[in-house]
Amino acid sequence: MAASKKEQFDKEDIELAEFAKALSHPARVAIIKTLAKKNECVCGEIVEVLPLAQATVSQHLSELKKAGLIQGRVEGQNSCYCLDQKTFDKFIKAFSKFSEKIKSCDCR
Amino acid sequence: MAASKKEQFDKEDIELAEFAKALSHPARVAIIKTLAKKNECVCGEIVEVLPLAQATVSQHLSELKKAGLIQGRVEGQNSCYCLDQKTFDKFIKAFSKFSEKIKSCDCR
DNA sequence: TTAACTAATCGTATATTTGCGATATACAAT
DNA sequence: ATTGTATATCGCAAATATACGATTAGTTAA
Repeated sequence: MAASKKEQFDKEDIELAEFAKALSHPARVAIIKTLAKKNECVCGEIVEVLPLAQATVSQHLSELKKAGLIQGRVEGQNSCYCLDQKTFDKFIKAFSKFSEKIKSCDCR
Repeated sequence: MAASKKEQFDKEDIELAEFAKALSHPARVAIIKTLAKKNECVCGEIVEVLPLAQATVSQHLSELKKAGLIQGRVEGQNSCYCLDQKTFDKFIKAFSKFSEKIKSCDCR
């Protein structure tokens, strides 16, 4: 077994979980921070700052792209990445909605 | 191989990734929302609202506990869970620090 | 004490993720 | 045309996560 049951949950919960998953590896957090700092990076620059092989970084990049958090475009022989602000906004909104609920709860 | 390289990243990035990972399954998001709504739940109540077997829910609960996001105490023959506000505050702070960086970036 | 109940843990199957070398592709420079 | 460079993808191995039935341990009820 171990067939995923993820589809059986609330759409909202699935969405938040998917965003969270995109951030659930330090390499992906680091990639996003790097992009935020430089506004835009070619793949090679990202590979340089991470302790991972090129193939692995490429994989993390494509996961972030799949999640919609970054965009990539080809430029000559480079691949140029930047954040996708719009999706991030969605994520940030989803998360604050979630965290509002928590704040209003008074467990001791 | 595939030996984890997670330790080789920034402490801050690792921490945020770990929090994110705790939320990276819809069942865990749902558990937290349920606890936020009811303030406190016994395990059985949580099992009822999720489309998962008791053993699986117990596993998710222990992951959330490991991440510090919830607390559990035994009460008679029940296990009573509630959110851990303090850790959540840490998480929320870490995330807003992170998202500040993103907002200030102007990719088109 | 026995029976019923609650929840954690064990064992196991399967799925997914992580990581990398090797290769493929596409462009740039010579 | 050949060579070099950048990056994506393939194929694989190892690690981790997901899911659950069965069992265990503890608590309450009879």
